[in-house]
Amino acid sequence: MSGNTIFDDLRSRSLLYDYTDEKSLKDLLLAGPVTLYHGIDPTQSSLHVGNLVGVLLAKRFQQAGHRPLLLLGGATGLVGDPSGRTSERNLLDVETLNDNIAGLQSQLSGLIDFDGTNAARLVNNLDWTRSVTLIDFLRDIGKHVTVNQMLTKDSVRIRMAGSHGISFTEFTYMLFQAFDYQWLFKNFNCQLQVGGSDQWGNITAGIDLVRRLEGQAVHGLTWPLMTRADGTKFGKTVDGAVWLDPKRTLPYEFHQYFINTDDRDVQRLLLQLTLLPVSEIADIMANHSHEPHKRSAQGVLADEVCGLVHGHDTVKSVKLAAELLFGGTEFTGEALSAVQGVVPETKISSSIVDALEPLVDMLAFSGVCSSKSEARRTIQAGGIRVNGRRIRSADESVTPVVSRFLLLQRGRKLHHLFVLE
RNA sequence: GGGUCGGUGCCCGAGAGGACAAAGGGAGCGGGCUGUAAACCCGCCGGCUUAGCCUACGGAGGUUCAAAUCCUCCCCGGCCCA
Repeated sequence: MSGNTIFDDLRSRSLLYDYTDEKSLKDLLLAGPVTLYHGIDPTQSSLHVGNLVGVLLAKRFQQAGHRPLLLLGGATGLVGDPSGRTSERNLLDVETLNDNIAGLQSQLSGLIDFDGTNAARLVNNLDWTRSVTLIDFLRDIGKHVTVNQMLTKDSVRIRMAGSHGISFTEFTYMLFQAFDYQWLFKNFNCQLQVGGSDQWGNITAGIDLVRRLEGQAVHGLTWPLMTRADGTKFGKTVDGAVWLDPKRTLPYEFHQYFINTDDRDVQRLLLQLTLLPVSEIADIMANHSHEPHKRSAQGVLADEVCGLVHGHDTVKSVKLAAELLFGGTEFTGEALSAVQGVVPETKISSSIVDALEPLVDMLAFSGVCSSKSEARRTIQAGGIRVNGRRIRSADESVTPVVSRFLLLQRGRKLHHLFVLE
């Protein structure tokens, strides 16, 4: 893929927001493999779907023949990036930070190619900032940046205007990131930094620093913030973020999150979160708009994203489970075993089942209902099904165990599987 | 520091001695319709050993047969004055 095509591909996917001079950036990408970097905030031990745009963008560049550096900001985590935030961050301790970095690292290795000719590479800015002394920093970096300039950045201005202010630590953050860029330029000839649109200020700070210190013009590119048509935050559910870690967000829930994508968002998400060619997405959308009720576009989106993250075998079992939970497939032991591992489950010995016999107990015990009172009410309202059979009375016992499985359903979307052993 | 108004369930907000687990709205949950949607309609919406009981109206005491409602002290917030 030529430099033109990657750039234009990003444009046709609405993945371009701000970028440095288009012509020279395109020329650079055409001239040969370019080393670029993308920083990821290590404030958590797992990526969430919001991080996916950036990681996939790095992958797109890699597939186009360029070399991505993924920066896990160890130093960032210790200092705190004020961008996109209205209040001061809590600082992480080193131990948490290292756990986080380890977790992120293993997830990234599943998504991006770390071998081959243009292998991606993980870097940690703690490695090169740790030994820099305050004097070094003030002389070598601070001297080249004016506070006047720093004050014009949105990330700072917004916090200056707010009631909580901004600490000197966070104020200084952009110099850290600028320093990263300069260091990566010097040591890896990194000439492009990519990030979400809230990173633009930090990116340009780095570009300026490289120009001053190295006399070289390097580049920056940002993508637009992810939004949702219904106004809620992308990647968030009422239960919190949608994580890539299957222990935090079950693959089934992950898949469902995308199945439930609003029609108004589905095309953009296909473009931005999958690696499908733009032309193919056009076909998918054409097909979708003929029969929107079948939501074929959502199906493709969910399969693709879930496949990238969890692998295609997982997608298969997740879809089997969804068929059972929504499709009215018969509740055979075989079908139920497909549900195992993709919805929340409790392993339980049959003696405990006997002890918990009344349905209300099981509902409360499993967390399907938050209290026994709520369980009773929900049963009353006809909201509970056991192995597919709607329960009308709280006194009903839960005898119909199919092979070793007992599936509780609340409403259409909440499930809990008891596995007897 | 003085004065004053206020603090009610997840949120907003009524209630001013018994009829109060506390109006109304929002959020949430369940059902119906639908596209595992939106909109709309219906029901639910503190807990439990559920025809009953327990816990709750900022906190601690008190008055009363009975207190979210009255009294005392304390804590917190708004506004006005210094």
